Amino acid sequence: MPAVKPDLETRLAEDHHQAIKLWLRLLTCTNLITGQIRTRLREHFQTTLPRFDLLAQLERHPEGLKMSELSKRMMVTTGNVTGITDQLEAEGLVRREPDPQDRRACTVKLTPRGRQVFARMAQEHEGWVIELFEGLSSSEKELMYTLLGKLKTHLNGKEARR
Amino acid sequence: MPAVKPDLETRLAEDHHQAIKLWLRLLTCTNLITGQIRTRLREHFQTTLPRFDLLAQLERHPEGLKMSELSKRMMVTTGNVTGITDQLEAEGLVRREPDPQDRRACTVKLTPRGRQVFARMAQEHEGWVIELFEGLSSSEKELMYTLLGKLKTHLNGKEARR
DNA sequence: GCTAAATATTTTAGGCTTAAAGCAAAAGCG
DNA sequence: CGCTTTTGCTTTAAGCCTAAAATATTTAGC
Repeated sequence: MPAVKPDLETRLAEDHHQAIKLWLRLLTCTNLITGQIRTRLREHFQTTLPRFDLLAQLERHPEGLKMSELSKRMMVTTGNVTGITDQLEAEGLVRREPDPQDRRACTVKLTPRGRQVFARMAQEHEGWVIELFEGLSSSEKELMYTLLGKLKTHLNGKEARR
Repeated sequence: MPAVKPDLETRLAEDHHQAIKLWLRLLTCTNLITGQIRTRLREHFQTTLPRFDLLAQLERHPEGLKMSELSKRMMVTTGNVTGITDQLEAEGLVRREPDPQDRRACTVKLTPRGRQVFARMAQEHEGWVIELFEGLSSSEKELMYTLLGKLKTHLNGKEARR
């Protein structure tokens, strides 16, 4: 029996299996969490995750954001942002303001009502997230945060290199 | 100045922030990875992630799966599974077989062609996942897998208790 | 200044996803 | 047995999402 080759092969095969297993578990956890949050947003506030996400971005940027900036931050296409913005604007939670420098662009801002509505949702939302991550201790969360940071850096590098 | 209260408050506030930050990063990583895989599946095989996922489930269960089992494993509604199965069946990759015990139910199986097509895709897919997780060492992947396992257990407990 | 390329957004077509309603068959129960 | 409830699947309506094409405007190069 060859002494080296089997080990190497086994190592590789395990590595493969390892990445796949990790990926499936990562996806499962994300799905479980988004599922919970989606359900609660619907039941408590009759809204959806993407709508909430858009409002959250604007809350963090009181000066407003361009559609393209929203698209980048939300990691969805600009076409998608158009649709969600249309709805939130119709509901009176955000407003498109024309850009004086560039007539193609517009800045999206929270309306006072939007800010108010979001504040109520955000508070509950934060509680949900804390609760959903209670399975991990503070140091475990910290550790996971670090590991994901490393992964994210790698993924972004890959993205950039395309 | 009170000595205890501020610390407690600070600790709490940090805990909150910590869970939220972790959640956002988890979501970002998942989105980056699914985005890559979705794009590559489309470009290389003119297919989509859910179609691939359904075939993968069947590959792991050569005896076939009920629609409801597929739904559970894929973490989507049964209505959704109906639509994806319709397409794959039309493409000749899977087949619905009537259940002799229960006339409401059916068992979905890979066709020989489906198995063949999936095998080709699965090999490349595995390479992509390995590549996307190369940012982490083997022990880091192991660690993350463990942490996610703990999180998953917590989340499933929460689910069950509803 | 004119034209070409780039940019910001919207529109379109098609697929995914959900929640909820519908339908048929099976299971439980009096 | 007959009735109700549950189960397995499909259908429907509405929203999310993408890729690609279209539109309008700005920027760059000549």
